[in-house]
Amino acid sequence: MQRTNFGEMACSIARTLDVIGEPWSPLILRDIWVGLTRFDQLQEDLGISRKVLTERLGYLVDRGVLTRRPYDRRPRYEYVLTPRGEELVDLLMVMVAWGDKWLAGEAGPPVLLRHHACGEISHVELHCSNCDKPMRANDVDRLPGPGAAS
Amino acid sequence: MQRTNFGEMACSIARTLDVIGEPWSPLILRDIWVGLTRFDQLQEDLGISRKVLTERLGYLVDRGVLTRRPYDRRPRYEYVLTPRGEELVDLLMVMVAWGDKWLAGEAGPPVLLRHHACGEISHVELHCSNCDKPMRANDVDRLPGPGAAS
DNA sequence: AGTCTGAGTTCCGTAAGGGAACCCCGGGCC
DNA sequence: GGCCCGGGGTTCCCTTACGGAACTCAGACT
Repeated sequence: MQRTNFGEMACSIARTLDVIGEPWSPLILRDIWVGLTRFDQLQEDLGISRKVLTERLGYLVDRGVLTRRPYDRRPRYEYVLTPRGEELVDLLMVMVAWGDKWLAGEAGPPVLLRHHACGEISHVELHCSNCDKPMRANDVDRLPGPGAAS
Repeated sequence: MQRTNFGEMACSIARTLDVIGEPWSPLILRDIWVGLTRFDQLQEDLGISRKVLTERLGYLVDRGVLTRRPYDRRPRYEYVLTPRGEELVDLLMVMVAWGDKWLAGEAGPPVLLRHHACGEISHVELHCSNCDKPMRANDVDRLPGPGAAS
């Protein structure tokens, strides 16, 4: 198939999807986040095709979300999150919260997050960067910004 | 291609991706969120193939994220977010924040969000549902939950 | 020299996306 | 009654991306 290029759109959602919107990319980030940082670990844990894994890792490195760094004198490499990549984990934590709430069913969440600051099991909530109050889908207006399409 | 099924994995991220991980799905939600709710509006705004749009809408309705409701005595339908779907917009707002920060460049953000509660332009930040302090990638431990893989 | 291991690369078959053309149905208009 | 219109899809073909398995390559170990 040919795939439409989201990166050119005047929309931060589309642009973000251009970076991590392809199938597998968020799961690759998840694994690296939890400490599976090597090619074969990723391949085995995800069950992804090696070909696609190679492509995705290269792309994510290219976009500045991961770096590829040697961990041995042999040609051995591991992938680590850049600051950009760490901020993308925000997205993963929101997915965890949504999936836990709506898709976990009787069994309950497969993974729990414990917050260092309070030591409790919890989940993320969205707040306004300005006033700290909750900020959800219906709490905002959308206005054209400086980078709006001409 | 055949595509691996994420829905079966014991991971809320994978399950969430099973719902909105396909290309276009988040952009469809975005459009519906901003008020483009009809088939032809979506098709034109996104430039998506009608075939794929049909599939995606059907799937999203199926997963309980959208509902299809008539808006005329003629067979005319619009798509609206369910409560589940509205909570998925959280994800979109985090994408906006990340894309604005890392991909907007010189031009600045294409769209600004104004928070009703404070009236200011702002963006979302992630806080802990328990203690209200910030909660980011490195502020959490991951523990096995009740629904962990057997 | 032979083997092992991590990290890819190559190749083929299949299915998913793109795009354009086509269809269907109810309403309005003459 | 016959005709057109417009929204909301379907159908068809073409191209490309994924899945999976086999192959390669370089350095270290024995």
